[in-house]
Amino acid sequence: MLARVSSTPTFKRLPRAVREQQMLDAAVKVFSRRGFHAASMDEIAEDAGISKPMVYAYLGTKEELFVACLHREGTRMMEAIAGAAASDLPADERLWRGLRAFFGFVGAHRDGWAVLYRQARGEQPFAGELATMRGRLVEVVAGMLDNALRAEGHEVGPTDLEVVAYALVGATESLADWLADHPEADPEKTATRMMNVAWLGAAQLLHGVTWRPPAG
Amino acid sequence: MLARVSSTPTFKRLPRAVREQQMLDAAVKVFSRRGFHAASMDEIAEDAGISKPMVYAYLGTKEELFVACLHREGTRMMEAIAGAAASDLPADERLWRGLRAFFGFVGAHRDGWAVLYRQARGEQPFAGELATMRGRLVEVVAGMLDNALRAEGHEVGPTDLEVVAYALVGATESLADWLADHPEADPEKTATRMMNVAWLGAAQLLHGVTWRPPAG
DNA sequence: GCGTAACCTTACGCACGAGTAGGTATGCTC
DNA sequence: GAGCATACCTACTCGTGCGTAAGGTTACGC
Repeated sequence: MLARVSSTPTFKRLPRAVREQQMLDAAVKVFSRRGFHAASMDEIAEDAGISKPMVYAYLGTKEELFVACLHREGTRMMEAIAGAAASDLPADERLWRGLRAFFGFVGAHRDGWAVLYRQARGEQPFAGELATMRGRLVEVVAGMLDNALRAEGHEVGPTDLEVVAYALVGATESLADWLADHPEADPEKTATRMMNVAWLGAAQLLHGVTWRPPAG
Repeated sequence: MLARVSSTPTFKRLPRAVREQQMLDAAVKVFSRRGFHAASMDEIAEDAGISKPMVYAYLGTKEELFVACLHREGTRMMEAIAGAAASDLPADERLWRGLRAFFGFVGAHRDGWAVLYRQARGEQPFAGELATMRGRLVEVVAGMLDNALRAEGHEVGPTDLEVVAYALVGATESLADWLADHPEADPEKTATRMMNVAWLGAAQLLHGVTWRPPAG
């Protein structure tokens, strides 16, 4: 009972590259909705409009598939940020543009990206993958701070620098979570709020000082 | 072939309350090491020096067991923080004491608590549980800020307040992760760094202003 | 027009681990 | 010292879902 009697087969035959993107789209969607473990390869395959063995043939095991998702989304995000924050600007300007790009990205990929990011934290195999990406971000932020500090004639130990950058990145991720959970919220406004916290600090805020985005 | 021939049984018989704590200890350890899914009930039972059905009899299913862990550890942490930050102090003093208590707690429970906290983020069933706890923290921080602001004669919308508090909590959790990953790091010093970020902000830091813990 | 390679399918094997059935020992109460 | 409740065990069932074997079908080069 193996053979089908050639009813209406004519499934669209598509080149590998196209199918792979469809699969990744489906995978991101299902992973983010269900979580890594609750997501089934069958559902991903079905959602991609393809059968399971194709997924295995093209993207490999479930773990490899997840890593592929992580890579694609991560790269997209990094490019969005890097493209926005050119390095020959003053630090506050760079930070602001980077934040705006980041929250814009998250806002545009709410269900997909943010939740997928949340997934990767807990699961042992992917924590490292994610840590690497986060590490790159931390490095960038730390470098930015270091530049600005030197320009002001100050010096800070590398660990201090790293930790501060880490905290800033953590706060930003946290607000991204918040944004993903509040569909009515505005990414731009969220970026502004983050800028207030990061750049002025609570003490400044307490004295009524408020940072505003530059016109344009 | 069901019966054992009564060789040297004499397993210590212990009251329920004691066993439950042993089981929770083991569960926290295994969950944090392996992650929720990779952890097996068999390993937890073995680590607790008991057999699996006992775990089911006392603490219920795997999910219920995990929630029980979450509750115990969460309660302990909340108590540690609440005990340290009395409410009739100036805001900066309260914040500092709270942070110190928090990082002290994380430092003392590195492998156990921090990683367990990381687990709960991703998994659908527990995200809510954790969100509630985090919500309580955010509320406290927001209330603190609000108080201080009113004292200075300023007013801020509730959403702004919530978001700032959220960012602060996120930054703190992020540094807790960092602390958990750096066994050589000092919790006290980490708390100080967090205080710098939260209270002074990057802008202040750039002008060489540094917050220091009060003597004593 | 025909082979061959890439595309795509159905239908299954199989391990792993949550949860349970059913039985044994031990201490407490009267 | 009989009865009863509680502590505790070994040894299973069984669903779930990853990953695969084996075979069908379409496009494309020559």
